[in-house]
Amino acid sequence: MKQQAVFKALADPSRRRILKLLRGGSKTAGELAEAFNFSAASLSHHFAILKAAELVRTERRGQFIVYSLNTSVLEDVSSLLLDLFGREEKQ
Amino acid sequence: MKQQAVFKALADPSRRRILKLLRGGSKTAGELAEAFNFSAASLSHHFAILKAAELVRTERRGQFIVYSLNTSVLEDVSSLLLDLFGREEKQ
DNA sequence: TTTTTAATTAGATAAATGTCTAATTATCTA
DNA sequence: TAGATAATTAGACATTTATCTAATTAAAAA
Repeated sequence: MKQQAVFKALADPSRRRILKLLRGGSKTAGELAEAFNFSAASLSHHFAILKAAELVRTERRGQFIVYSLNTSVLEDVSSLLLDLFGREEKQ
Repeated sequence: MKQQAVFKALADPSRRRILKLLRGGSKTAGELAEAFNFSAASLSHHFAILKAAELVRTERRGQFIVYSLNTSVLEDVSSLLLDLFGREEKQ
């Protein structure tokens, strides 16, 4: 996991909102776009950042691209946080 | 807790490094500065951001200002993450 | 095959961020 | 009180980031 990519990705409120929207289940780029006033291009930009951080997975379904949460990263991020705040015993 | 402030604060690698340095115990601004090549002013800037996010506490001890980890935020951040990645049942 | 729809990529630009030096504030010491 | 040390704040500047429009890619439909 790319630590910096993950933290950068989470730093933007729009991207966190995208993640929240995906909690309810997979959604196409267009469905996600409905929740925002941005252009599709701007949303794509955010998608790319979330994907680079491996926070979301994508799957093409015909003309649609379906986004879904990569929940396995939750564990990774959790240990990142423990690494930041935990006692120093490890490392 | 200010969610945006916390995520912004964690987005910078230098600030994460500061947090890591503080795991070993409280340190003065000067002691922390030794670990970086930045000017004291730049470090102060980072300290201010970490403080605004309540990730660190400060205490003046004479001419020194001592920084320490505010570990209670770990719990807050954890629930933020659950909020982002968890199932939608809550809210 | 041509046209339409979904989405991304490219390129430009304004706003935010990280760094610097200089000036200021706060405390200690002689 | 005056000078020295620790740290922060102010202001400037370069880099990064988020947004936009326009162009491109990919698949579906006519």
